[in-house]
Amino acid sequence: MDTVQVIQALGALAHAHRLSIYRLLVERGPAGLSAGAIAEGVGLAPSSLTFHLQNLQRSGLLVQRRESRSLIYSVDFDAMNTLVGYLTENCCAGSSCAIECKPAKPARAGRKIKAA
Amino acid sequence: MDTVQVIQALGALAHAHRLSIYRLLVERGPAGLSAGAIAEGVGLAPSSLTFHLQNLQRSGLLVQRRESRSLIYSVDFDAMNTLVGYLTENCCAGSSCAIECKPAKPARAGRKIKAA
DNA sequence: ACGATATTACGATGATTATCGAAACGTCAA
DNA sequence: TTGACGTTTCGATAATCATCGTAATATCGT
Repeated sequence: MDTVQVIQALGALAHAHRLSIYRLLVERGPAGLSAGAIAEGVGLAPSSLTFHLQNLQRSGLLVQRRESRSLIYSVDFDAMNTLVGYLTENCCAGSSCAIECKPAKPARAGRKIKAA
Repeated sequence: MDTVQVIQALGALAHAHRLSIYRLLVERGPAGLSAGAIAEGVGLAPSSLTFHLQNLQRSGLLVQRRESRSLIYSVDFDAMNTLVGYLTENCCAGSSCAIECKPAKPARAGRKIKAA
């Protein structure tokens, strides 16, 4: 997972509507939910919902399939696992998450940056 | 950690400059880095950097302290752990992360939402 | 107290995002 | 093949974000 995708996924979840859409779909599991049902669940106009679903889909967090007239959205759990993996590997270093993460590089002294 | 804070933290990291600022500081650990050093590291105008540092700080991911003339920024590892915790608890449900997460509620049938 | 250094606050500007209604597009049932 | 349903595309609009130059603030050494 490259940085661009990480940023896109983080950005997708960093919005109240999209986060609740995502959590709604997590609850539902692989079965997913139709666009209409999601719209009802979060109270958004259809076209606004599409906007957010596309964002989530572009980021790789959601997957779409057609089922007759409805388009069913469901979460791609691998994507979330990858995202969490990225965070624990690259953005944690100390305290409690250290068990699962390799410790951060110990900040080499010979760096062009001086502390003050 | 309430939803608002989660969204703020996710949004803070969902930007190329801020993510690299954060990762730079993770490397440095609790010692942190002065604003000037960060600016040099990521190649931003001072005032632009302040903008991003404030965003990261507001979100709780960063902590600021003064050291003589310099302001030193360092990551708050607890905040990241909390964030990762939220994601694993609320946004994972299937596959590999299931070990640490309680499995998702099995999508009760008696819901006002119909699948299609 | 003064000048130099480190950083932030302010104001302006362009870019991107979120929202929605209306129209278009697939899919199905009869 | 027409009509209804579910969803997306298209425009328009308001709001927020990112960037930077310049001015203000804080700290230090002398």
